[in-house]
Amino acid sequence: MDFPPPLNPNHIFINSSFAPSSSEFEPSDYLLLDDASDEAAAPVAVTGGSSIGATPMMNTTTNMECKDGAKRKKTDLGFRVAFKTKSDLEIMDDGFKWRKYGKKSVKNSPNPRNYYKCASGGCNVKKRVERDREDSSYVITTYEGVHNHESPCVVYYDQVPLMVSSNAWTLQASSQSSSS
DNA sequence: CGCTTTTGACCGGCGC
DNA sequence: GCGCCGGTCAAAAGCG
Repeated sequence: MDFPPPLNPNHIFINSSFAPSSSEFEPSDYLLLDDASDEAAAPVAVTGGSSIGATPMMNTTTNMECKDGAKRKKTDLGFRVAFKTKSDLEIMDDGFKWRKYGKKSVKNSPNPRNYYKCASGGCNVKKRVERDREDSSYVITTYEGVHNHESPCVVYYDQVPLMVSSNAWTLQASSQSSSS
């Protein structure tokens, strides 16, 4: 299920101009995880992309708030980020190799939830992908943990001030990858 | 032949 | 104490 190279808009950030008419898209449509009720505010980014299909990540508003010292009850991965993306495809390759290890339908959503794990050895980052309960056209991707290795594909962004990925990973790496 | 995906079962935690 | 829900693991099948 890995994305073939020929088409890899994945690591290419999508310019604002690339963004759709954003007719129905609301940049302020943030999604909060129950994490917020815990200790850490889950950083959530909502991206819009009508039929970009590939990797509509990072092209709109990104709301990142996270506490470094946040501790979890059960999640020792330490970092959780959720993306709400409008896409018909739920497969969003972020440059890492993911292996699906489970699928489960949750009660809150009529759509099944997919569980992915980073395929790189030693990297125990997990990813959870599910479609929005209300709008099945939206996909909610939740990343959990921090990659302790470089992305298979080094990504270089332009001078864009705030990129979801770069920011997130960098932040994570510097904030709590002290273990490795 | 090796790797990844798929589906079901099992386990643990939480709530009532 | 029981039931429900979510999450993970494991074995088998399919595909490249």
